[in-house]
This record gives sequence, structure tokens and C-alpha cells, in this order.
Amino acid sequence: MGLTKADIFSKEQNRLAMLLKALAHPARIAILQRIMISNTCICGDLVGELGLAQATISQHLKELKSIGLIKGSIEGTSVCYCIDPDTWKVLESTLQDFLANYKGETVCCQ
Amino acid sequence: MGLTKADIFSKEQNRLAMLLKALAHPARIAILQRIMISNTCICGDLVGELGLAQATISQHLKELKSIGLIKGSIEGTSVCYCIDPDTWKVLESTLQDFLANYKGETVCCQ
DNA sequence: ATAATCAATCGTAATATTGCAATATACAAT
DNA sequence: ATTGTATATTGCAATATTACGATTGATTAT
Repeated sequence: MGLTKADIFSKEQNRLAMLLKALAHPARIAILQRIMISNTCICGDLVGELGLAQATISQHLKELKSIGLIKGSIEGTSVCYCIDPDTWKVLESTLQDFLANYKGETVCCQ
Repeated sequence: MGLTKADIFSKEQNRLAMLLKALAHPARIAILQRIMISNTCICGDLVGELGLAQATISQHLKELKSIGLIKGSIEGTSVCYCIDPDTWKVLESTLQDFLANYKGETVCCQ
């Protein structure tokens, strides 16, 4: 079908999956790294730096924005994007909780 | 196109994106949680617990297996899956490196 | 050997994603 | 008003994902 059966999973499982999906693309990884490192970001810079068309980058930015990972404000002619601290904290803690379930190597599957 | 331009990104960016993509589905989150908590896992159990068809779960397991997040060994009649410690460590450290780029709130986008 | 059980694979339908050209919108400078 | 400049949106083609019924191995029990 191609449509996830979201209703049979918990809210937390769906939320984490959606956040990870937003991260699960090299272009969006690169965009986020760029934003984090420069502590400020203008879309035009990315078009020059990544080898993607302006429309494509705008689309990736929109995706990151719609899940709440970044937020943007108009800065003169261009738009300034930066990490949304609140969602970022949720991401960090949800991921930490998820990873913490792993208790190290098991005896099975040796 | 629907095809990622993997060649214009770094190996690390592509690797992280692929790992996250493998995680970015509630069914696979649920499967991994189940494996981690029970410290052992048989596919049949999952078919009963999650509300998905056997073929679907088998497919998700294959995906997790192909990226190396889990590994399976035949255990009598059924197959026992567990976390692959090596890939899991890579995931944890890669994620940590990625998240560590965030230096906290910025002055822009107030 | 036959039947039963479990998991993998195949085939297919429905939907989602990725990427970009073309176009639209918004604002600044002339 | 017109021209740039910067970002967003639209529309589309190519490809990927999700889900499952049906079938196929592979192993165990009878």
C-alpha cells in the first residue's frame, strides 16, 4: 500500500519514526549540520554549497520546518533558518530513551 | 526522480541517513524495542503482537537485517533475531556526533 | 513419506518521496 | 513602475516504500 498503519502503534513510536524520517536524507542531514555549525543559515547559501537545485533545497527546508526541527524568520531579502530548540530537545530525549533500551550483547545469535 | 543524489554528499552523511531511514518506521521502531527488551526475538511472536501480516514483518526484519542493525540465527523451528552490537555502536556514536553539533539556542530567529 | 509449522520470497496495488523546470510571490533598489 | 534578487509553490516524471495474499522453501513431528 505504501501507507503506514499509524493507528496500531503508540504515539511515541509514531512520533519518533516521523522525526527520524525527517532526518533520514543526506541533504537534510547536510542542511542541519550547516545550520548547526554556522549558528545561522540562509537558504541561498545552501543552494551554492550543496549541489542541488533551489527548488529541491526549499522543499527539504519545508519538510524540516513542518516537523518543527527548524524554524525560519525573514531576514531582509532572504530567510534565516535555525534549529528549533524545543523540538530538538524532544528529539534528543526520545532518541536517548529509545537507545537506552539496548542492554548490550545477548547470549543468542552468537 | 525519487532517487537520492548520494554522490554529492559525504560518506558519513549518507551512512547516517541510511541508518535513520531504516529506523524511520513505527513498525521497525516497535520491532527493535521488542528485540531490545526481550533480549531475544522470534518473528512469529511479532506477528501476534503487532497487527501486521507475516509477510510485512518479515520484510521489515529483512530491511533491518540488510543495514546490519539486527542479525538472525536459526533457533529450532523459528529464527532468532537480535541487535547487532557493532552496527548499534556505529549508530550511537554517529548520532551522538551529529547531535553534538548543536550548540544551543542562537540569537537569530528569536 | 506426509503433514504441519514457520519464515522468506514473489507479485502486485496503493501511496510516498525525490528532484527539478517553470512559475509565482515577496521585497528591495533603481 | 520596473528590474533584480531570494525563496516558495506547482506540476510532473522517475523511483521507492508499505502492505499483504499467495507461494515457496526448510525443518519438525507423525
